[in-house]
Amino acid sequence: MFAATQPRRRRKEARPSELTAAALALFVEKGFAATRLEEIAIRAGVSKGTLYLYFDSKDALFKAVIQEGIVPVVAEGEAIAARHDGSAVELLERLLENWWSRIGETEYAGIPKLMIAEARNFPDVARFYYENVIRRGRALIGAALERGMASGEFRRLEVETTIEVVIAPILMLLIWRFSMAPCLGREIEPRQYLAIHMELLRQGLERSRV
Amino acid sequence: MFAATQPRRRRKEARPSELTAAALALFVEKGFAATRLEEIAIRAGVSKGTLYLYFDSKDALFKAVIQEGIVPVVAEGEAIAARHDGSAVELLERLLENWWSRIGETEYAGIPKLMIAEARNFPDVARFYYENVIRRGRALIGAALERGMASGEFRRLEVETTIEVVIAPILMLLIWRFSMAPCLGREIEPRQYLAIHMELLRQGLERSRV
DNA sequence: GTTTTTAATGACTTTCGGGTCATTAACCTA
DNA sequence: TAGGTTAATGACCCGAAAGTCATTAAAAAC
Repeated sequence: MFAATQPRRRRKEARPSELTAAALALFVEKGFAATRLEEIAIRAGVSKGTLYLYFDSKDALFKAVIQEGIVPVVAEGEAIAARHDGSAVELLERLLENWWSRIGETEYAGIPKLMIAEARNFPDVARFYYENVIRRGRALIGAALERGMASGEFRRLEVETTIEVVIAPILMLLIWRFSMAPCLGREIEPRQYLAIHMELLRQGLERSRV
Repeated sequence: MFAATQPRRRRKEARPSELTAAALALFVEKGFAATRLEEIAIRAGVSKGTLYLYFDSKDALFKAVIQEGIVPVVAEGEAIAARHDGSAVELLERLLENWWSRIGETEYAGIPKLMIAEARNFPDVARFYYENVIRRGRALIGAALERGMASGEFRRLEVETTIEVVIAPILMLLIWRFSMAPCLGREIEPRQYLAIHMELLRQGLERSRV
């Protein structure tokens, strides 16, 4: 049996995103340094040479992966917050729901783990990601918290640090899924996890009834 | 000026732990694949050849780093839980305090980030770490939660998932410190972070006053 | 002080993978 | 359908880093 080599296809438009998608999957799984460019190329259905047609270097490919991963989901969250008129806890719920359906359930879900693992090898990319995603995401949560505190719905806590505590379980869910879970067969059930997180927050943030 | 080359020292006993300490620091900073063995050797004050006197391969060194990082801190937590006779929330506080002073403030603090980044390249080490640290840590938190629910101090929630939600911010604190923080100069203040986490938990877990 | 043992060294070998480029062939246009 | 353009290929180059080992010298033994 001879593996019939596929005829070449010229698909200039489709290649870059196919390559970054393949790269994202492999970087998340094995880490940047341990991923070979040829693996990425094969996964994207091209040769190594083709990869260099679209990206100058392995580093450039990494940067492209992160930049492409910055979908307008943050802007979407900002729009949700702007037109929201219910309670603060409802706003937090909506932001969480939106985040999950637009990030958690998509191919972008691996980016947080990748960014965390490689931040110190790509400090400029880390800063870019921080400025364009984390900072704006934090601001969204911060505004919701402050709204709740101002209206008397939430008790008063130091906001900046509370933001971190609120976001942490959301990130850990994705990190776990792309790191330990595949080694253990112990998936976390996301909907239940997020529901309990939200439930603890709802009551934990509530202004004490004295 | 000639750099006076230090005279050799024969220190058979001290070398292995000095080498694993150097390796841990560099693995956490740069990742396993991107760390050169010679860097580790230099940091430990020896030559590359000496490293191979004590470890068979780079992989073996990684395994040793993780295994050495499993200090008896879990057992300590188990002892604290066994002799605790106060409220469940006090138990959670004590466990958190012990964890922070015995892990969070020591050189071992980098291990969670390292393990998360490399789990899928070392699935057997990941399982070992899970069995010996994570599983026992989860069991500790789970027992505290169940004690609180049984006594009526906490409301009833699905325990297994609640454990994950409770642990997540504690892990994210360390992960952040060893990944994004060094790139941004945005350290999280640990004591305040842990205090707010505990405060949200205290009220979030409380049985509702109907 | 001399000999023996073995911890330590660093130059060397080898393998691996990032990056290059001359060649090939798919698609377009006239 | 012939000719031109350029997307795609994969053999090749080369530097870097894992791993080896003959040699050196620190400490121990006598």
